[in-house]
Amino acid sequence: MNIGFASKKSGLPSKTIRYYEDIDLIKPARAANGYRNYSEQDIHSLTFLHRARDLGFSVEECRLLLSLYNDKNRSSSEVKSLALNKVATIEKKIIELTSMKEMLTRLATDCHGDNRPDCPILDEIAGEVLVS
Amino acid sequence: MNIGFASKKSGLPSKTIRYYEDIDLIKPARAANGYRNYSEQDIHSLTFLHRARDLGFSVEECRLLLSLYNDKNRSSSEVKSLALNKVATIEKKIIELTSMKEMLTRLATDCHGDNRPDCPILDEIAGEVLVS
DNA sequence: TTAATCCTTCCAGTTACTGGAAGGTCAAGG
DNA sequence: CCTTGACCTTCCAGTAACTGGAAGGATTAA
Repeated sequence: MNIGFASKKSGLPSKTIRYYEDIDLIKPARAANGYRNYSEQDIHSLTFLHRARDLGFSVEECRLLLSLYNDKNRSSSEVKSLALNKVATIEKKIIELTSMKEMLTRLATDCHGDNRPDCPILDEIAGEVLVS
Repeated sequence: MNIGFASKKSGLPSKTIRYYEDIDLIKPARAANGYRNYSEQDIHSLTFLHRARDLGFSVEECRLLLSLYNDKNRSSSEVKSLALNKVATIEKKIIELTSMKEMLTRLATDCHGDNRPDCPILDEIAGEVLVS
C-alpha cells in the first residue's frame, strides 16, 4: 500500500513516515513507478513507532525499542530499564513544570490586571524577590 | 563590564548572551578593543531574561515582557494574561506527562525485567491493547 | 616572552519534524 | 484523447534556543 494509506493506518503524517525512512527507521519496498509500497509488517512498525513516541520515547529510543522488539534474544530487563528511566525523566520534568506553574499562579494572583502599568509580575521578575 | 562578568552576574552562559544579542534582545556597548561592554542596566535586562525563561516563557514572550517592562504606558492586564496563558499551557503539558508516566509505570510494573525475552512493554506498544 | 585566559566572529549541529517548490503518476469524467 | 485533481516523488529550508568548535586577536601575569 502507498504512503497515504500507510499514514491513515499508522496515524503518522506522510511527512513523518518519509522522515523515518530518511533516518533509517523503516525502509519500505518500492513499486515500479517509484512509489513507496508498505507491507503489513511495515505498518506494524510504523504503528509501534507512533505509540512509542506518544509514550515519550525519543526517536533514538524508539529505534532501540524497535530493534529489541525484533530481537528474539533480547532481555526484558533492558526494555524495563528504558521504561523506568523514561519515567524518572518525566517525573523530573513534571516537578519542574509544577514549580513554574505555582510561581506564575502566585504572580498572576498578585497582579490586579487592569489598564494601570504597575505590575507585581514584572516587578518580581525584575527584582530579587523571586521565591519558589 | 565584559561578557564573562555579565555571565556571572546574570547567570546566563556567555554563548547565550551573544545569542540574545544576535536576535536583538540586548545590544551592549563596545569597548575600544571590540569587547562587549555591559552596563548595569544591561545586566538587569539579562537577569530579567534569565528569570523569565526559567518561568517557562519563550524567547519571543521574553522579548514582549522586556518591552512591557520598559513601557511606562503598559497595562498590567497584558502581563497578567501572558502569565495566565502560560499557566494554562504548562497545565496541559503536566497532564500529558502525567498520563505518559502512568502508562509507562504500569507497563514497567507488568514486566518482570529479567534475561528472558518476553516483555509486556513491547507487547503492548506493538499490540492494540494500550489503554490510557 | 610566553603561556593562560580572555575575547571576537562565523559555521555547523542539535530534535523531530513541517512547509513548500517543482515535477512525475494515476484514475475518472467529458 | 485530454484534462483535472489528487496522489506521489525529491530536495531545500525553516523551526526553538541554544551549544560546540575552529581560527584568530587581546590582556594579564610570571
